[in-house]
Amino acid sequence: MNVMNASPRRKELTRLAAQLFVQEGFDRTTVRMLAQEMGIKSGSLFHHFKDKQEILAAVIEEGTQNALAIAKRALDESPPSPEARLRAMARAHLETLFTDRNAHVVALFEWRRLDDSAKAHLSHLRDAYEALWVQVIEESLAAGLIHGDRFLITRFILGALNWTVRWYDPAGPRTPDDLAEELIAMIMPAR
Amino acid sequence: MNVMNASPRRKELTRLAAQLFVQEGFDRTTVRMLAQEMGIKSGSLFHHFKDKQEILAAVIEEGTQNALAIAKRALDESPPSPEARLRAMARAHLETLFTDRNAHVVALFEWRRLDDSAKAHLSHLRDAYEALWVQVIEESLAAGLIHGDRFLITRFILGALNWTVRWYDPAGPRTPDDLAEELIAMIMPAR
DNA sequence: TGTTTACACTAGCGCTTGCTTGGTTACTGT
DNA sequence: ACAGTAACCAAGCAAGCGCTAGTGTAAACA
Repeated sequence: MNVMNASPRRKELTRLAAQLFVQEGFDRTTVRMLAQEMGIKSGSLFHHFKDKQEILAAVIEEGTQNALAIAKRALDESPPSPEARLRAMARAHLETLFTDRNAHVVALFEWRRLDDSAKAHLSHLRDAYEALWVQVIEESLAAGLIHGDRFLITRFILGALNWTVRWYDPAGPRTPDDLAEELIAMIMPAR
Repeated sequence: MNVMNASPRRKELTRLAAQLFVQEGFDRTTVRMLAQEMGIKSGSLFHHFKDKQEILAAVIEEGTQNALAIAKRALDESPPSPEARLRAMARAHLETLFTDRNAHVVALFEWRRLDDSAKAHLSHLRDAYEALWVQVIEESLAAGLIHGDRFLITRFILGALNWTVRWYDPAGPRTPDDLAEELIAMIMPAR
C-alpha cells in the first residue's frame, strides 16, 4: 500500500469519493462504485487507501482543513470590528459550503461512521474551527452587539448555517453573501 | 403478510425500530438486529412489514404525525399574540424532540433512504408541519416583531432547532423551554 | 543494466445482507 | 368440533459486500 501521503492521485480520488458519499451516503457507496468512478478496478483501490474507513477519514480531513483555512483567512482580512468579524465568519462558512460542498456535507452527516481513532484525530480539527466561532461570538457579546447565553447562541448560529446544505440552491437567486447578511441581521437587535 | 394496518404490535415494533435506526443508522441496522430487539426471528419480521423500507416509512410517518399534532395543540392553547405563538411553536418543536426524539431524528436524517413513492406520500405531512411555521412567522413579520426575508428566516429558525438534536442533552441543566426562550430572544430585536 | 517502485489487474474468499419458503402453534368465533 | 387467522420459527437462497493474494508492467532510479 502507498504510504498515507498526500499524492496528487490520492487527492483526486478523495474528491471523487466525497461526491459519491454525498450522492449515496457512505454505507451505500461500495468500493466497486468508488473504483468505477475512479476508472480502476475495485482491488486497485486498496493500493491508495488501507480500507474504506480511511477514504472517509481522508474526505472529512480535507473538508475540515479547508473550512478552517478559509475561515482564518476571512478573519485576517476582515476589519477589526466585532460586527465585521461576525459577518466574515458567516460568509466564510457559506463560502465553504459553496466551493467545497461535498466534503463539508460528508463531514456533517457521516461523522458517526468514523471509527474511534479517526474521530479522536479529527475532532481536534473540528474543535479548532468551532473555537473561531466561539471567539468571534464572544467579541460580539462583549461589545453588546448581541445578547444571551454564549453556548446556546453558538449552537443556534452553527445549526442555522449547517442546515443550509439541506435547502440552499447555489443556482438560485440568492448568493451566499445574501444568506450571511440576512442571518446577521436576524440576530442583531435594532440597527 | 399482515395488511398495512396499525396493529398495536406493529406500533411497538415501529417504536423499537426507531430506536435502532437512531443508534446505528438505517443502512447499518440489519433485519436480524431489528428482529432480535423485538424478540423474534428475522423471518417473522416480514409478517408485519412488507420490507425494510416499509419499517422506515412507518417510523417517519409516526414521528411527523406526532410533531404535527403537538404543534397544532400548542397553537390552539397559545394566547393569540404573534410573540406567544412564535414561542409556542419553538417550544412544541423542542418538546417533540424531547419526548419523541427517535422518530424525529430518523425523519430528519434518514429521509433520503425512503423510496420515491414513500417520499411523495410523506412529504405532504412534512409540508403541513412547515406550513404552521410559515404562518406563525408571517404573523410575526406583519406585527413588526421580526424583520427580513420570510423564506430565509423560516429556514434559519428550523435549521437552528433541528440541529439541536446533535448537541442537546436532556439530562443537562437546560430545559427545552430554556432553549425556546433563548432562541426567540436571539431573533427578536430589542425588547 | 539491473532493481526498485507505483499502479493496476484478475480472481475469488469468507461473510453478511434482505428476503422467501413451508410449516407450526395458539387463539377466536361459530 | 372445526375452520380461520395472526404470529411465529427453522432453514436457506441469491446477491452483494469489503478485502486479499498473487501477478503484470512501465517508468524511475542505481
